[in-house]
Amino acid sequence: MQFDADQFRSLCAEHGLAVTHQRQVIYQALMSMHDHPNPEVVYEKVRKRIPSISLATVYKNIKTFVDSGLLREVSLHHGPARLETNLDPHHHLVCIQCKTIVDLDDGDLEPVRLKKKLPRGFSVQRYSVEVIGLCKHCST
Amino acid sequence: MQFDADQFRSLCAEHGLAVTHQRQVIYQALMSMHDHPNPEVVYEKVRKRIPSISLATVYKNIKTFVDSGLLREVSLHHGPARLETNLDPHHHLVCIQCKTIVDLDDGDLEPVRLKKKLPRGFSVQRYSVEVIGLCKHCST
DNA sequence: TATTAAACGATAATTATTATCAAACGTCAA
DNA sequence: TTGACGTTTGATAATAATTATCGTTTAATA
Repeated sequence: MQFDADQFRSLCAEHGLAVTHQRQVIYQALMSMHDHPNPEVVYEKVRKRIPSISLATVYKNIKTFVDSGLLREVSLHHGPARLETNLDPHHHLVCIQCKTIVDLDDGDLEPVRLKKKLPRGFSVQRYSVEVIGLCKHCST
Repeated sequence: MQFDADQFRSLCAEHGLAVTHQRQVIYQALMSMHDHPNPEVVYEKVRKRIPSISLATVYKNIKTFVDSGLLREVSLHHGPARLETNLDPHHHLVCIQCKTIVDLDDGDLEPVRLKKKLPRGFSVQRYSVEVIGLCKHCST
């Protein structure tokens, strides 16, 4: 407890963030959840320890943590749906900045190969590879 | 023109969809856009040919096309953000049904290897592989 | 401990999407 | 062709997810 609090204190110091009770409880909630929660679920969990916390505070701190690199969003594609008519197996090149998506032919990369067994009972439908980076336009 | 209309007619017949002017214009707009548009952008494009079309019609037809397999959403992760605290390079196992995400260690799969050069000026930051399928729970 | 900037809580606003429902349209059999 | 019936459309309300606003409270630090 004391130890974790101190750890969090120095994490915040490193990133120039004020140490608040809400912030610490949100961070600890996130660290304890290994199932990639959405903000609403984090809110519900945090509310058990701080019933009066505001949903906006949870959103704001998540944003702060992501901006500071303490936390990541699983995908660049949350938000509005993105559509495609290319039904052949293929992959994507994605720009972190402008979110532009460019197709990459399936044949343009070596097939994905697993070294380990997947969890029991999971039936694979397809693999999707994203090459993530900055496009020409955004890197200048 | 006549040819495309006939093609669309049989596509609809195959999938049990009524052939409407709106539906055809939306489909042709989508087929002509190779930049993975969102529904709003499709709406703007379609409005040039049918200024009176409703945004809801665009959404409904996109849904219909996706359900019929004529169209795909680029990612399973549109909608609410999903968060993770695992900052080490890793990949994901994703269930198409319940959207559960499970981490896959970077070492659990062979490194992604490109056979072809990427478009000029794109600087790769990382690769993200998604193993997409049905989890144990959802496949029963 | 006083000052100042950062964060909080309440809530309004915005964005993305789905639901509702009456009117118009497409399908198909007579 | 026409008429009955189910589907689709358009207008708009409702919902979900997120961000903005702003007055109050709290943390940092001098």
